Amino acid sequence: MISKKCKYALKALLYISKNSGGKAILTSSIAQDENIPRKFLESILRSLRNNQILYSKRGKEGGFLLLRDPKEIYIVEIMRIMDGPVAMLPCVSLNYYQSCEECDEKNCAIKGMFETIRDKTLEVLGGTSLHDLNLK
Amino acid sequence: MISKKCKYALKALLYISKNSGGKAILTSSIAQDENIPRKFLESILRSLRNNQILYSKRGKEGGFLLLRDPKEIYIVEIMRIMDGPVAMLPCVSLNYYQSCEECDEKNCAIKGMFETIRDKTLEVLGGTSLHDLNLK
DNA sequence: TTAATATCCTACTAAGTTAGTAGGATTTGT
DNA sequence: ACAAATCCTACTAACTTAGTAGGATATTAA
Repeated sequence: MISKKCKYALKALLYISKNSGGKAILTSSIAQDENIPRKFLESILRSLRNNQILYSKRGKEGGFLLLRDPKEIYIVEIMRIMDGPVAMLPCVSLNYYQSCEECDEKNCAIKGMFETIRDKTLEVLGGTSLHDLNLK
Repeated sequence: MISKKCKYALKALLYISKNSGGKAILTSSIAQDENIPRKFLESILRSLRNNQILYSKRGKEGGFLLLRDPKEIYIVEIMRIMDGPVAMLPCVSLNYYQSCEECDEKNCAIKGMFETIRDKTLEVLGGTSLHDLNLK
């Protein structure tokens, strides 16, 4: 399961991508239209800005803008920022690898299966951009 | 990420499948050989018994046995028992469906992608049995 | 220059989940 | 009767999730 935070992040980015057209988008518009608690959304957008997904402008006429073309923002990147690893086992994660202390990784019976799942999942998440999802 | 409980369950079942040969397997043997806390493992095995994966025998000469042929115990079943849904969104789960109150499911931009991931994941988890994993 | 409007930042919290532990009750074979 | 095993209930510490509260700071327009 992905967290609500992650789901909100995806919805917010899709909203910005769809409604921006060069203009900065307000947290409050997203919160209202997408049914996301405003203060919670604020911290999510700030975190996306800290991770070079969004640009933000303070004060009147402020708001948020995508830093890149929606065709070049892939879902996997957002999910890693919000929720961390995509893999189902720490020892199989590409970006958040951690060893399994209690087992012998060389002879692990389940590792291969979870690598397969990781790869298939990454194919989808890494092959889908904000632009792709907004076409639907 | 799957829980440690789930990982322990898989390791324990593979152990039983590999070492049983008709004999009941002790919790303490599994705990020792697979490096799993014994009391924790106890509750895991009991839960697998409650879900018709294992048969248990109490008292001296007791232990645990698989209720079915390892070729017919698929990983997905174990994962659902231990961790619940396989899907990454509640509204996309086949066995643990829950609606997303805050969004309009008919026009959800992200749902399709997560259905695709669910299907690819289920192909692997539903197509791999204990027997398959013990061959590796 | 001031008022309005946004984001930014820190701290806090309630509820739920995870990963166990503790202590004994019950059953079974010898 | 005794030893050895599972069974059962209750508890706990630490962590994560999903927020809320309250104000500081920056920007723009009048």
